[in-house]
Amino acid sequence: MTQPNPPFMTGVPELLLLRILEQQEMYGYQLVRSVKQVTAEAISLGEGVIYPALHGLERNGSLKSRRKAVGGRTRVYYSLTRKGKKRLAKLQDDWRRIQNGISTALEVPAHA
Amino acid sequence: MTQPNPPFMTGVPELLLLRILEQQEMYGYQLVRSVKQVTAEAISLGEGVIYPALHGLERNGSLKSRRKAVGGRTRVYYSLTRKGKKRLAKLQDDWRRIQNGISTALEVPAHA
DNA sequence: CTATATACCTTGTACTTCGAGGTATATTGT
DNA sequence: ACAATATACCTCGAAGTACAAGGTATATAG
Repeated sequence: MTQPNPPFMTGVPELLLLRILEQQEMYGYQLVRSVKQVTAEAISLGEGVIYPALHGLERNGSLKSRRKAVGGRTRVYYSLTRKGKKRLAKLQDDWRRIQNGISTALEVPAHA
Repeated sequence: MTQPNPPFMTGVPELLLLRILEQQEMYGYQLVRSVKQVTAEAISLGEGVIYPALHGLERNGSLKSRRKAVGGRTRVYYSLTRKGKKRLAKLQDDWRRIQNGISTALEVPAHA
């Protein structure tokens, strides 16, 4: 077991999912691989993170889903709603603000 | 009340506090202002965040404190231990990894 | 002499990520 | 034919975490 509440991960699943689904419709199992890929292996989210996140996002109206049978198996494809686009924009702003703040704090050793 | 568990903030107080105290000893009330300053106003942490964080960091051996009377008032100054320096290094690594992953994910519109 | 700034602190709330475990069908290897 | 793996969905409990609000007390400023 990794430690719970790992640093800097709060909000990251939500941001990544919305960002990926903004570009194209995808299903859960596929998103597990896609997250790894688009972050250049830097971030990996398990199914225990992806599925609940997807459900929450759909519940609050950021995503909509449709079921699709593919070779005897059922996939649930998710895509962004208008609300999801707004949510993504806000999360990106939050991210950039915090990212800037921390960058500023980490540069300038000042004691050199 | 702001929403609980705000996005991207998990681990940020710990990182910021360790980073600032790495450069110089400070007391809690002073750190509230310092955090704002070193992040160029991008991030602001209240006393309800700072004090518990300081206590936790001291409890786990990352910080040491000494009390100092200043004009009839008592201040508790905190500074980094060897363990705190290691913890800071690890947090910085985590931060950079995630920051890189998200940057990669956010660039390339690809659908342009 | 009252209001504000300094300086410390605690409590409760409302989240969150994560691993582990569970079901079922299709595909691949032998 | 049969076993193992990959695909595809899901739930639950654990262990935190940041935050606002509220509380105490002393010094300084209006």
